Amino acid sequence: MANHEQDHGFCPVYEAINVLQEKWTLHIIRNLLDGPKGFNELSRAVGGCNPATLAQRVERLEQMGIISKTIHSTMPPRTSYALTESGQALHEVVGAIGRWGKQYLPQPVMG
Amino acid sequence: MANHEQDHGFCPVYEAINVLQEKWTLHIIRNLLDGPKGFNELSRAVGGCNPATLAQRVERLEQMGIISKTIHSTMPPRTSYALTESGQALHEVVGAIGRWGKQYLPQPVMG
DNA sequence: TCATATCACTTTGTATTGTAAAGTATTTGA
DNA sequence: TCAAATACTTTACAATACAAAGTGATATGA
Repeated sequence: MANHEQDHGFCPVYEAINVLQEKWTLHIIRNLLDGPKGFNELSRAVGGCNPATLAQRVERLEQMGIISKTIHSTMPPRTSYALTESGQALHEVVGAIGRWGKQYLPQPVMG
Repeated sequence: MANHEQDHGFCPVYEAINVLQEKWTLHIIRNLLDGPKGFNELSRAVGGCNPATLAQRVERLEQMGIISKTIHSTMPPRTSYALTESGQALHEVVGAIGRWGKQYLPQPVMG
């Protein structure tokens, strides 16, 4: 069985790519690396993701144990989204992406 | 200007995430890390991506200088897709994703 | 007091994207 | 001669993401 498990077996690399390739997911994680955020705060930080999509993403990421949602029982109640240990570990991935981007993406010329 | 350039400026991390989050892109790159492949060969390796989408992806990645397409003028003509230096450098990203997947994605229980 | 703004989303209808299935044109091997 | 493989393209449809507006609670400033 060579070549990255072409069969029906479980391949963690394949699965991980499937999780991270969903639109906005990496943006969300990247912004949460700076610290926990509320829904609108996260929305502004991510920039350009509409609330319906964002709500679906954070729900999926919560189910996967990558982020945790906390509703603070203050008045008014506030939500906050934070990375779990699994989510924090994605710092390595975001870091690698950042290094690649800085080296290989064309930097626009400044006026 | 704190917080990851919320403005209209160029952020290489943001741009890099946008490139890599397109569906199948990371799967394509990952499979080409094993060596150059033809269209159908790549299609089988990636698994599940339909030819229309695959054609569009490899075209975009070629435009971005991440992969290179060579048409061998043999009879019949054969195409081969290979990673450029920029594409090879994504080995770091794929590696980081793989390590994360192995550590944090649930391994299915074997029968 | 009352309009305005913020919070965290949800709803609706549309646009974009990805899909399966089939087709094109060529060539090789049985 | 006929099936299979090469590299895709075309078509029609389904899934996804979109903008825009709405919800209901609370808080803030004039």
